[in-house]
Amino acid sequence: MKDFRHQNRLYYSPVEFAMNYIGGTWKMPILVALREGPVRYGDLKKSISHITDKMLITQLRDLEEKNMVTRKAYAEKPPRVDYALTERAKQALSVIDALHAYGAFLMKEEEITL
Amino acid sequence: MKDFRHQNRLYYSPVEFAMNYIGGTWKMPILVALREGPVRYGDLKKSISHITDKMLITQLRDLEEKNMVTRKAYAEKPPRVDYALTERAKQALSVIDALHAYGAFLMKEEEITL
DNA sequence: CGGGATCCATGTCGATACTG
DNA sequence: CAGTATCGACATGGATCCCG
Repeated sequence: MKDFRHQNRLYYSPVEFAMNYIGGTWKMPILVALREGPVRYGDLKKSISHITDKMLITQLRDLEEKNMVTRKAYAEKPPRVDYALTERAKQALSVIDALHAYGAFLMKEEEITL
Repeated sequence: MKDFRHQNRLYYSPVEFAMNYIGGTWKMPILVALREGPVRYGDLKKSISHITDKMLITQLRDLEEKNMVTRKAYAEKPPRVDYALTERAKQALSVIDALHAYGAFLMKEEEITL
């Protein structure tokens, strides 16, 4: 596999490229939380345990820039903002599910109980 | 999903747990390089572009400790050591393939040509 | 949501033991 | 010396966190 660059960053493989879109501690939890449809900021925060506002905002901005989520602001009396997955992000869900299943498999092997 | 800990580290999800076994810059490239069977250290180094000895050894040790690879040393004149995948690591290959495919899909969307 | 601290993954450079 | 496999000290940059 030849190297390539995108937006001035060097990648060694498609896997590394993919991880730029869904990797890191928070991107996958966010994408999963949006799986069933648009969710407002506050609910997103509640549904992802341990995430700080800083991280949630930072990652949402990053995902937006990468066209993985869309942000919609409604002109209502109490302002409302929600986030939704784009098509390309929806296609990541099966990959995330596979990772989740593999993680569960490893946990079983390591005899981790919840 | 409840949190859990393993060897004194805290995890928030099975995905995060899985990434501990196959994540980082080098683990997947290493696992893929071992896909067809045992490979010796030197060949591994040659087949993974840009990897340094330091990173290769560090990751191999880590993968060994996690029971993802086995190390076999032969008592020969020029020392020979080879590494092979364990069963649990072989089961990661399909996940890695899925990530690879998703990365390729994103690259196509971003119009990246090699 | 910013500033600043910090942690951790990664990288650089150099050195090791062994043997033909 | 050349080839193989490996390791340690240290630097650095990015990711993440705490605080206000």
